[in-house]
Amino acid sequence: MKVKTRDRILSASLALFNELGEPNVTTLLISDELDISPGNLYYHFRSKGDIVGELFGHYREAMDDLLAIPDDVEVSLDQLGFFLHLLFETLERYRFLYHDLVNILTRYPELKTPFRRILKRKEAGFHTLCRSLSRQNMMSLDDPGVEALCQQLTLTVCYWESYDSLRDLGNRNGVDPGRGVYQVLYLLMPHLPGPVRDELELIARDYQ
Amino acid sequence: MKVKTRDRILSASLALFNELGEPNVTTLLISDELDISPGNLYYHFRSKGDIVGELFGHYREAMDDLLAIPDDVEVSLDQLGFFLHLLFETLERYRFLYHDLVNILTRYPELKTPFRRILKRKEAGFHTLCRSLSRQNMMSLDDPGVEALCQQLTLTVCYWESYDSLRDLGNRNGVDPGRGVYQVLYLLMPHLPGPVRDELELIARDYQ
DNA sequence: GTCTATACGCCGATAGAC
DNA sequence: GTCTATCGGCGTATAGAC
Repeated sequence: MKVKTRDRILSASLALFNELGEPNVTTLLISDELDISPGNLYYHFRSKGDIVGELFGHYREAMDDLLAIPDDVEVSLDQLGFFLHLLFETLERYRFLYHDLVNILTRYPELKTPFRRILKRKEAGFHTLCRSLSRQNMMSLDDPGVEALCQQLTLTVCYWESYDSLRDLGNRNGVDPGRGVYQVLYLLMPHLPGPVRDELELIARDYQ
Repeated sequence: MKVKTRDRILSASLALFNELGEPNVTTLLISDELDISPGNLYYHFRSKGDIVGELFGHYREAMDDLLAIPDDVEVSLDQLGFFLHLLFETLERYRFLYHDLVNILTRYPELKTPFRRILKRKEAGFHTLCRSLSRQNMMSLDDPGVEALCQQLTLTVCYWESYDSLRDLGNRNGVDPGRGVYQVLYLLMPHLPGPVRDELELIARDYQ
């Protein structure tokens, strides 16, 4: 069965937003890309903001799914690496949001609050994971240390892709989410006891 | 003596860019803010891009000054804190650049290469500082560790303000660069030997 | 140096036929 | 559902008087 035009618009928009930046993508460019008329696009969406809003909704759902971490989870290092991999992959899929964040949030102010909420949820997720590691005696860190670490982890997952693509400017053929995972694992490493640290170092090597 | 109109345009533009985001600031808004005509603005600058370019030049100069770190420097922890403070202050002064980076770099592509060069210079600066600390036995870290740390430091100084203002959305009455310094010092802490670490913890407390 | 007035282009969005 | 045609608004930039 044929893919609905509405969905084609969404996926083409996402691709263009990520490639060129949302403010640089006109509704005409989207319809050209799909070989449909601009009028047709406005039959399926009332405004460009609706497209952005719907894509943002997908981002939000994906994040909510990923960050629904039970409080009593007993996470292994392998699972942690896998989790981070999924997290970076999802963030990369919607990277356009972070590329021009201030502009997007001022033009679509209704996204501000949900955006902030997702950020808080990321932080909370990392706190849960740190508590899990502590409970298993795989991490030792005082409260201010955990707080600083969780903020650092959140900052890094949010902006790693921006930083990494800025570093490479031009020679980008798709970003490797693995480098982000590697970077985050190195943030964790100093706080693990010796043997566990060696284990993590082996895992990190795979992601580099 | 009266301040030249040209300079008033530059400083008003900088303030507005930081407050509202560069793409949201029209040439009309800038001239309104200064109670001059839009035509007058275009007498002093050939285009809006020229204003952005000149402000970027100031940013570049400030960074180049800060990052001219001699290879054989023997940096103390106090000096390190002070350096970071200056660094964050400067980055905050030109924070609009990072708020909509992709948009700005696509509309003013001539900034791409210099921007990337400054990023590399930050990384190199942190490498120099890490070597200095190592030489003084105030830091012990293997090569991949230093590499990951320096990237982490660069990422953090560049994007801390964006992250921090996103976290607080709304309740912003000017950002406190101190929180950034605190965060970076906590990145360094785990890699310092015990006594030095305690000293750094005291310094960090002041910045929180 | 500074003003007023305006041209030009682009983009988001709508009207109405098919 | 899809098209063509077009409006209205806005932002950059220029022309030309003072």
